[in-house]
Amino acid sequence: MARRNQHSKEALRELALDAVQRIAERDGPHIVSARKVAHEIGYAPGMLYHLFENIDDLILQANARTVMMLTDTLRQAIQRKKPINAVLAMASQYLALAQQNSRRWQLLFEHAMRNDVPVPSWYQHQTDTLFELVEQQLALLAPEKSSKDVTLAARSIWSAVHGVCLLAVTGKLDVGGPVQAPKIVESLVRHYLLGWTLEK
Amino acid sequence: MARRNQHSKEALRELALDAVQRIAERDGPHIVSARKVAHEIGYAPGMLYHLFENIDDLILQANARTVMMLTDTLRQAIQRKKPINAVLAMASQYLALAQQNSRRWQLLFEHAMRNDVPVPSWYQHQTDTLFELVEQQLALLAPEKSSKDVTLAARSIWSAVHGVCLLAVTGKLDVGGPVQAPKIVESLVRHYLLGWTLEK
DNA sequence: CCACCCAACTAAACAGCGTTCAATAGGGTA
DNA sequence: TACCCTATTGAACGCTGTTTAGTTGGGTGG
Repeated sequence: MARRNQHSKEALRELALDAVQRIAERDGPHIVSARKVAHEIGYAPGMLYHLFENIDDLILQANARTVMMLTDTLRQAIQRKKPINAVLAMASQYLALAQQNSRRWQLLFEHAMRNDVPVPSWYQHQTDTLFELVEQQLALLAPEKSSKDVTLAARSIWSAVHGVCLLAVTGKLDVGGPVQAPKIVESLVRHYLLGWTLEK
Repeated sequence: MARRNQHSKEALRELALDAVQRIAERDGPHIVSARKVAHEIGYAPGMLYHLFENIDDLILQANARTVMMLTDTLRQAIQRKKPINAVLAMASQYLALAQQNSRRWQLLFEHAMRNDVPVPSWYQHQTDTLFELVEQQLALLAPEKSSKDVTLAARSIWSAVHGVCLLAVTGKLDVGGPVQAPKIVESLVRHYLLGWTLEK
């Protein structure tokens, strides 16, 4: 068989990205493979290589969707809140999303580049947006701080929250039960910001 | 060939674990495979399955060594310091080690269980020790806090520092150059502890 | 000293992986 | 109707983890 042309190139791409996320959620993130994805959408594995550079590219683009979903959610979490509460809401939303779709997040967190080329810039760019959302709130919270300080603080908070989400999603935080992850996030953000605003 | 008996079972195990770390450092963590490890020590791949349950077990035991090295280093970092400085020293030592042996740390951070059985308890136990080291210092720092509060704070700090190390080692923090990772760690610990000790 | 035994180890096989590419099939056009 | 051109396939290559039957050779009993 050839030239079915049932789907446009773009529709096919969407189909494949849907399949990646569906397989990850259904069978676990480490089950995702070019062959499984192709089978899931009823094509031969080779076809995928006309749509994506390689398996890293495929998974990365699927992960980009997850990041976009996160960005959208965080934007909504901010709405009309005071800076401290906005940052708290963003952090706890990050954790909530990661816990709700944990396998999708595992795909995001645990995917290590096989073709050891560095993370592409368009992806980096997308994650930078997340930093910026935090920076905006911090700038509102402490207008007297330099933009350098704000950048550093945003990166600190973000890395920290990311660390909690990672450990939570991969089950490495469950010593007192999985319930306390939200408490850790809140403790982290609240105390850091308290210390940060009181400084000097 | 069979029954060379050049090495005892225990010596062979050490040989294999050495090989894992050597290959990871030399060729990159994603190069490590049962076949490569076996070849590195001059045996057939099947032999490894008399020493280890599977490839996860092998890599996990190699990673356990990395964690032990970390634990030892952190213990030394504490010596005769005041609590705040002890925690700061531990955190920056964590980052320093991770950056120095980045590939070995990538093996630790990025290894996702293929046989999706949960992380074994002996491993969990070993990482718990790290939490305890932080808890001890926090208890000294704020004797009035409940042990519940101390546990929560230790977990917060540890997850946060872990998050920074992870992003630093995997190159996802390099927007203003890799130099600023230590600054982020210090900012994190210092401001969190300031906020935490001032609370209530 | 020899023969036997059993454990240590290997070689080969299986299934699955990412990736490439010659071959093909079938819709669109002349 | 016939041709073309491209979307798609199927098979191949070399890699992976893992299992297993089979072989080898050191240690021990006779």
